[in-house]
Order: sequence, then structure tokens, then C-alpha cells
Amino acid sequence: MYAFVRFLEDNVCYALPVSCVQDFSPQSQVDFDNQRVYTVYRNLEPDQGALHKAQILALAEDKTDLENSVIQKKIKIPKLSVNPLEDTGEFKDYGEEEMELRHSKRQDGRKQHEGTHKSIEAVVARLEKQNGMSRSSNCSSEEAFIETSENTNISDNVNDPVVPRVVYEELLRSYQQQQEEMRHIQQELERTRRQLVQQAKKLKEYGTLVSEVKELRDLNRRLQDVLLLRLGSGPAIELEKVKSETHEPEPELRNTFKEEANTSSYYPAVIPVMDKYTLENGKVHLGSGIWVDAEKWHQVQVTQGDSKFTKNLAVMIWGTDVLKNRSVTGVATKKKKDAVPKPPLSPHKLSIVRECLYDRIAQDTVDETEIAQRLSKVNKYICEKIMDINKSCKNEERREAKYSMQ
DNA sequence: TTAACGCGGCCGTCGATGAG
DNA sequence: CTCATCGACGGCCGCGTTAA
Repeated sequence: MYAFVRFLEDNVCYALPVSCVQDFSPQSQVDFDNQRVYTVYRNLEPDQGALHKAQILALAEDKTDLENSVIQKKIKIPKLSVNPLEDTGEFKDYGEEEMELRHSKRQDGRKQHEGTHKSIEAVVARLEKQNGMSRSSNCSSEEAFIETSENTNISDNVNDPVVPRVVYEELLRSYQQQQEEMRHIQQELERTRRQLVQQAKKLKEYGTLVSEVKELRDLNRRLQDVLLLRLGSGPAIELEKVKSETHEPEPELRNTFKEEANTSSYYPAVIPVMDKYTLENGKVHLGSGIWVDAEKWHQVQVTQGDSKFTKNLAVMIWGTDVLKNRSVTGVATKKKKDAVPKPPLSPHKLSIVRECLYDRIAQDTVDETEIAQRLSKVNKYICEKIMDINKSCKNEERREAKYSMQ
């Protein structure tokens, strides 16, 4: 007959011949006290080796049957009876702790499931605690299982302080269900995280687009400003119209524009629409051999109003010293009887001034009537300028006379 | 800060002229 | 003769500068 014993000192269990148990001769397979501490030889040969304290958990005629029976069943380890004689401090603790039985033959197999079982047991214990299902400390402390690979439970006696298999399986199912939910939540979390990343990417892209649009808008505005400055305030169609009237080759126009664009850094690149205005050595050719300083020409171009434009252009072409001693047509004033006629301005240069004003007006309007009406004032404007210059000269003379008198 | 002053632009007037 | 146009001229007004 064989006994399935648990050695108290190291909690190792295995089957031994009953002859290894000192003072033990069982009459049947139930003739043993599972709460008693026996003295057992650990070696297979009786009367050899040291004696160890052990607990008998089961008896069987055949060793294999015994082991199979133990492997397939989950056997509760009963609390050892408190024997004043045997109750040493060494043994007292064994009944109080939750013991993990290590079957010598099944040790490798158990190791494969050890992690899983440990985690399951831990979760079960936590669930028990959470659900208030834990029993008294006395009961739970005594509960231990010898688990087989099939997780078979043979707790026939409902009065035994064990966790019923039903409860265990329910907890296990609950645990598995929660694990499933956890997996589901983790998947959900991962999906949300991916969506967040995508949203962040889209947001970044949107920000880039917004700044790009802003930049383009700014560039467009600046381009419009430059174009308006170059073309004056007239529409682009005027450029074509005037250009067609000049009968000049187009490549030259482009060259002129290119040259003009590089002319002045201070004044905006006010480019004459006429290709006849060519730039050479810092001077602009207005036509018929009349050259003016390019910078001054740009200044004249940006002046507002026909009157100022004409007056400034006249000063630029003739100069104040010439103008103050001339009249527009050479006709003496009739206001004074003895008026001496002043030499007239060159009709040729006058026509150039008139042409320049025409080009300028033509950028504003296509109405020939309006153009003609505005052009008719050229002589008037020049005359006024001559008068203004003379006025200034007279004022200066008066001042000088005043100072000389003082 | 403010008044005085100078300068330049604009407008009105005058006289001459030429076309109808 | 009348009227529209042109040149010359003077005056007004706004703006900028300067001195008190």
C-alpha cells in the first residue's frame, strides 16, 4: 500500500510505501488521520535516511492509481490537529498558510501553467475580496487546492471549508469576461489613439494650408500694387490699346520694361506704358530726341493730377530759368499796351509734353472727348507755371529789396 | 502750441482772336 | 456781330515751415 504524503518542511508531495511511515499500518485506504503529523522516511527504503514530519493525504494499493487519483482530483489539505506535544513553532505555521503543493513528478508540467494559475488565483482572490465573498479568515486560510491540469474538483463534502467549484468557475468566467472586456477596451483605446493622431495630422495640415493661403493672399496683394504702380491706375486693356498705336516692335517693349524695372530702387518701378520711352544711361527718351533724367521722370509719373504733371514735366524739360523768360505762344499780353512779347516755347517740345499727358490720360479713360478736353489745358497749365515762377521771382526781388532797404 | 509767412495749385477775370 | 477759345494775370486757399 502506498501513501500520498506532504512533507511539512518543504511542502513537497509524493507517493511512498506506507512502510516509510513510522508506526503506521493501515487496514484500509481510509485508515489514516489526515490531520495528524506522521514521521516519514523521505527515501524509498524504510529505515534509511532521516525522519521528516509529513501529512498523509491519501492511501491506495497501487502507486500509479494513487498518483493518477491525486493528479485528477483537487484535494483539500486539511488543517493539522493542534497537538500540544507536537505543536512546535516550526509546524504551527503550516496549517495557517495557503500552501502550494509541489508534486515531485508533475513539477515540470505545473511550471507551464504556473504563471497563468497564479494570476488567475490572484484575480480570484481579489474578486472575492471585492465582492465580499471572502469567507472568514479561518476558512480561507485553510483553503488550498491541488490543481490538476483538468482543473477537476472533487469536493464532495459541502461542509468542507473550500470554495465551491461553482463559485470558482463563476469567478473564473467573470475574470475571463473582464479580460475580454479589457481587451475590447484596449482595442477601442488603440483605435481612438489612431484617430487622434490622424486628427492631429489633419490639424497640422490645415494650419499649414491656412498660413499658405495667407501668404499667397499677401503676395497677390503686393503683386496687384506693383502692377497698378507700373500701369498707373488704368486697366490692362489700355496697355494693349496704346501699344497698338505706337507701331513699335514688341521685344523692345519688353526690354524697356526690364530696364525700367532695374532703374530706381527708391521710387516704385513706374514703367511707362509706351514702348517709345526707352531708358539709356539713366535717362529716359520721351521722343524726338528729348531726354530727361530717369529719376525725375519717375517723380513726375507719380504726381497726381494733370496740372501738376504738366507743370512738373515742363520744368523738367525747360527748367525754371528758361520758363520764366518765355511765354507759351510768344504772344505778348494785351493787358498792357507796351508789353514786350516773350519768346515762345518750342512747339516741338510742347507737342512732346502734350503727348506725355495724352499717354497718361489714356490710362484713365478711353473717352476721346474727355481726353481732348483735358489735353486742351496743357497750354494753360504751362502758362500758369510760367506765371507762378515769375510770381516767385517777383516775391524774391521784393524781399531782397526789402532787405536792402533795411 | 500757435501765429506768421512762403509757396504752389487752382480758379476767375480780362482782352484778343477767329469762326460762323 | 456774336460767341467760343486761348493766353496772361491776379487773387484765394491749403499746406508746410519757422519763430516766438
